[in-house]
Amino acid sequence: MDLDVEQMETKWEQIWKKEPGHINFDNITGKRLFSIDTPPPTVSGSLHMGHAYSYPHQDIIARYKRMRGFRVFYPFGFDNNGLATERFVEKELKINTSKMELNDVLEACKRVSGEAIEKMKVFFRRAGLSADLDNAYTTYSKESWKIAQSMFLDLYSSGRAYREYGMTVKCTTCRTAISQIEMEDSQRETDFVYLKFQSEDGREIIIATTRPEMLSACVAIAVNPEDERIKEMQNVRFKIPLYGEEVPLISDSRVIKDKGTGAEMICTFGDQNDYEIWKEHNLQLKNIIDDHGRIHDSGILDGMKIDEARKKIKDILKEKGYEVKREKITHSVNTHERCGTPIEIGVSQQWYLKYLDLKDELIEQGRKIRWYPDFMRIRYENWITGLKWDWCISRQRFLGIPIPVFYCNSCNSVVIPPKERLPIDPRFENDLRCDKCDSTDLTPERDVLDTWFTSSISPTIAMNHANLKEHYPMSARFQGHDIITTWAFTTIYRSLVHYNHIPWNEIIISGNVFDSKGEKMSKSKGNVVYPEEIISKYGADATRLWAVSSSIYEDINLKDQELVRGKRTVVKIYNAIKLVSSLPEGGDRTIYKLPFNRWMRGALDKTIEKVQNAYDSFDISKARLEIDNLFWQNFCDNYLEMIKYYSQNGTEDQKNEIGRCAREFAAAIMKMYAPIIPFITEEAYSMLGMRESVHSEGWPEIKGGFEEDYEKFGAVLEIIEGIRKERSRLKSARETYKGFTVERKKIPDELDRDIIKRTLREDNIAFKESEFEKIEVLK
RNA sequence: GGGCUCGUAGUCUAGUGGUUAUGAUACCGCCCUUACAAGGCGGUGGUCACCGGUUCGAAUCCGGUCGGGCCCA
Repeated sequence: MDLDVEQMETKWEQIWKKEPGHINFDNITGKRLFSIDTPPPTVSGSLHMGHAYSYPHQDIIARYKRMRGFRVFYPFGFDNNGLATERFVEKELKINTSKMELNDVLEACKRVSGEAIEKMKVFFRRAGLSADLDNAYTTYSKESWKIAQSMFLDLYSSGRAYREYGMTVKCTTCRTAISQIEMEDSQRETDFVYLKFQSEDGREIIIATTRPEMLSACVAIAVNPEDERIKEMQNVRFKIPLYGEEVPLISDSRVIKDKGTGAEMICTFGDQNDYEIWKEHNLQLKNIIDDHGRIHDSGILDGMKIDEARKKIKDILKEKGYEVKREKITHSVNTHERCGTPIEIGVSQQWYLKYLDLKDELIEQGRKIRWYPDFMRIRYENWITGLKWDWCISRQRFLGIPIPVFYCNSCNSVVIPPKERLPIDPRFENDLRCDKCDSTDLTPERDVLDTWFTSSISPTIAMNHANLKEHYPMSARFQGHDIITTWAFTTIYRSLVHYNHIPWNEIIISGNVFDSKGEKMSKSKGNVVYPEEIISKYGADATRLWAVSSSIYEDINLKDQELVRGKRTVVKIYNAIKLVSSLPEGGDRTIYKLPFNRWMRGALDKTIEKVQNAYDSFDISKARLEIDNLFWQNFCDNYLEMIKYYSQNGTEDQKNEIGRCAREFAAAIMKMYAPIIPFITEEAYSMLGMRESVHSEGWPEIKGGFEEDYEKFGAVLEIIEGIRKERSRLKSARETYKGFTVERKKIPDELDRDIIKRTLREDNIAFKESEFEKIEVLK
């Protein structure tokens, strides 16, 4: 082996960077468009193996479609807008953005995320992505601002975007409201505290709660309607322990009969269940937790953080005899996916996008899109069915696209900037007039938009960026199954409300990457493997081969085994091509006289058809499998062994035919491999003396007409295989036996017999016509 | 708790009703064959998670159980 994979791959990376002709979108015109909606990776520090797994999938299809004659629009973006990036910058610079001047925060974010993006680009180039990285967009550019804000205004004027004082899910660590899509369930251990409530006339009811610190916000006690107690104590009012206020006993089917004592206290707002019951029964509003997670209006607990308050009140309740018992339970808590903090429910002014009225239409839209695999659509539909609240899109953070509105202090109306003023940052550009009362006394909106508000219009941003607006929708979206309910869903929704159209014709779903034991990679477990390390150890081509080693929608474990196999494939290609490139060039392109050339051409035709079907249905792992089989078994193990003798000792005609055919077959195999392993196939192409890049070549054609020869030659292969088997069974060197006898119903003709002998390098093979088919060794 | 999904040699993987279940990797044996020993040829290794059903026939279809994953409650 004298192939330095890293050197070979970086060589081509440099060349393609200088001459991106074959992937330069603008150079290719007048063809059918295939556009790919790619996930803009979040700029939040390092890359992970998921990037090395899923990005090659899109790239493979992009490269394949180019070869099939499409004008491929393969844009690339970076998501540097929003909470994840802001938190990344905070960590990186060890700063607290809430204590800084807004301008300084934004400057810091711009600088740090800019550097991170450059590093990410280096990786994606090294991985062989043929996306338009030089012309990448970011979700935080002024261009993206303008689009996002303009689309926000459209939603406002159509009534889809509205501002409401209502229930908000908030994260007290990130100090912002969040939406249903950012919540995550987490199993937590906590105390389940049983508390005694008494009525004026001495009646008692015991409730169980995990949140005793919410006691002062208790506005009712609830039991299930089937609970006997509701009949007995219909109009009884109970006193809240410690606080003494009286609350009614109500019934609601959301209360689970056999959980705790079957009675629970309803607070504004302990959890979402509380909120729903609170709302339905028109209970009183008591807000006791502020945006920073501190308690107020609760006497002794005032000023404390939630955890602290919970501990404190448990002690007091026990001391004063209100606590009946306490048990440790593990229950699931809704948390913020970014930081793990249990979410709090509150009421505040937020901006929302209305979508609960569109459930049916959204499911309908999903069915107009082809899903690969189709069952992933069901997850999308289940998510929609379970939606409970409209989408809260305002965030109380700094880094994000500002919500482009002002509020008039004189007449209280919402003031909208004219579209030509976009992009606008109300926090800095407060110079508008109220269009109702002409006042200039305006309060700017300080909230920014949820990251997903921008991510969900990635097709629009990408198309606008390349002036391809009129080609909407895009052809295909590639994304992971873990974000069907976020990215796919929000994109389909936005496309429906803005354009009344699907965002793409097809969506291709990929799996997640786990470590070699099948466990999720995480820093705390210490099992994180970085894609840069894998690529430098095995090469980009081998890494891409790993990425297609099983169905792309399945979760995949990172196993050396597959990477080793990939690297061997790369080296094997190099060696096979070395042999082919030593054969004579030229020769008549129409001649396929030698039986092994006719057979190999037939095998090739069959495989080309299978491979293009696989690529066409985005079954990339199947495509790889088919090419591998052809290359290793047919081409290397048999065809190349067969041509060795004749390419040295054959007639001039035979030598020319072999040289030409072997090059033709090798080139076709390289073309089929090229989308998956762009580096070694380009190297192979140049070794074969081709001037063009393999990536600017068309898809190999199916010649046809070799089916019969392909079948017929099977008899020859069978004999070769049989003798190899016998030879192996002998377990000894060639000197210990004289030769073989082959008995067949029909003896192969002279040339075929010669091919068998030459391929096996056995001079003494006797062929006998017989009704039994057998092969024996001559000792 | 619900929805979807996966479970095939030590490991990874193909296979959606029809011979003896695919290939890789690991292991063992033979072969330094002039592209490749990171190779070639051969071999050992599987109650196709488990239980039941449909069928002439099930890894494959249906029901249930167990276990993993994702999403949701």
